[in-house]
Amino acid sequence: MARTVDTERYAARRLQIIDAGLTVIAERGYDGATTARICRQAGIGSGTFFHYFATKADLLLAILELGTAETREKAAAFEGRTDALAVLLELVGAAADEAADPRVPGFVRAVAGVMHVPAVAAALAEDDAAQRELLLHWVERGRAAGEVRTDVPAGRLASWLTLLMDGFLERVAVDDGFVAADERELLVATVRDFLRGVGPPPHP
Amino acid sequence: MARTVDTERYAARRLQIIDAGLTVIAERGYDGATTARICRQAGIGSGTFFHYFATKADLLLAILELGTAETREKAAAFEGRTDALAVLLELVGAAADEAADPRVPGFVRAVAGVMHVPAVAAALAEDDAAQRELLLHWVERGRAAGEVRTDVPAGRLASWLTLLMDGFLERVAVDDGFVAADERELLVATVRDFLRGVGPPPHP
DNA sequence: GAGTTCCTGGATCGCGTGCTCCAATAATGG
DNA sequence: CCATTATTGGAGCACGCGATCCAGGAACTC
Repeated sequence: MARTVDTERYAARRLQIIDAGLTVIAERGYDGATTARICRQAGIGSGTFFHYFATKADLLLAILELGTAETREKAAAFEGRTDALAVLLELVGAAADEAADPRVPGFVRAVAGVMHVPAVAAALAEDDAAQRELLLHWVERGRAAGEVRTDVPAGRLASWLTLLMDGFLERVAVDDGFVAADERELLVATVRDFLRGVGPPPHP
Repeated sequence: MARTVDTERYAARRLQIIDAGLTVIAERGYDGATTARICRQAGIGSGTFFHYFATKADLLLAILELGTAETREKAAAFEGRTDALAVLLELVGAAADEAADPRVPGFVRAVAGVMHVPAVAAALAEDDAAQRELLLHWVERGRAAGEVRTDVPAGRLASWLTLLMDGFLERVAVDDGFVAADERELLVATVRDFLRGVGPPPHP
């Protein structure tokens, strides 16, 4: 026999390439991110790249799956909480914090540009589903506790929360005057008002 | 002398290609929209295409400029109105109606994917500026009339309106359960509440 | 240290793309 | 009806890309 597979080294290399891919894709777009550039960013040769990912598209999918996994972890971390509205506001706040990383908005729009590729659309749908499940869970609990409006179905409220978070991300990416850290508070306040509903003031 | 340039025919042909480009780009993304496919969609040969647009990128820019021009027309149509809040809500409602055209959200995300190309970024910035100017104008008038909250600067309110409209567009594109026509009313109501501000109810 | 397998980089290939070129055609003026 | 020029289609070109291939080195077992 001879050397065994060093899974730790392997995983580290893989993450290194993923990180390089995220960086380059975020700043050049998916098609602008040539494998050559990703390799240069990662400090590797193209042979190495295709040893870890059969295809450039596979790298993108790996990045997306990583994101989905993080969402699932986040969901697990909130298990056992009972203050639904507070949880929802923390989730929204966390999204605002993520938007502060300059790579995130760039990557998101890059991915949007290749949505028509079926595999990417599927991965993104899974990501969306994970996030949606998380939001929906707490929206429903919030409704049960009387903290969240009931004039709009829970599913639609979850969609609207995503709308606000995605819109926030987009604004950060495009609008120079729109700084994530400065707008975070207004986002949380707006979401709170939206979830409470406004017609009649909730707690007079 | 011989035949003169038929500007009408020329403009029509040009619009035909623009329309084909919009369709194909919306459904395939920018890089997925090969010039060959655009030509097939328009029913022309590649020679004709490059007779009207020196470059594939030029077609994209022409589409974007058309959009900017439409925004300017819309702005002109509202001249003379005095009910600022109503104007703003009409603008938001119009954005929701546009989102119902299935090509619009697809095209928007396709463009997002090529934002890193300087010329595209510039054209999009101009588009953004036109929309922003329009919103800002009426936000300021609304504030002066006491219809719009004053605890947040007008510029930031304009950014937030864009956030809501863009987020809406994105949701329509991604979320199958999110139908533009069904959500329109909630969008308008949410924007109204957002513009009024909520802390203390405005008109008890 | 020998043997074996895994890992790595870079030269190289084939393909699809945006774009050019030119001959044929349509449209106009005299 | 002829001359002239705008307009058109499509064959073909050059290039850049993703992906392949392979030879040398590294890592590990015995």
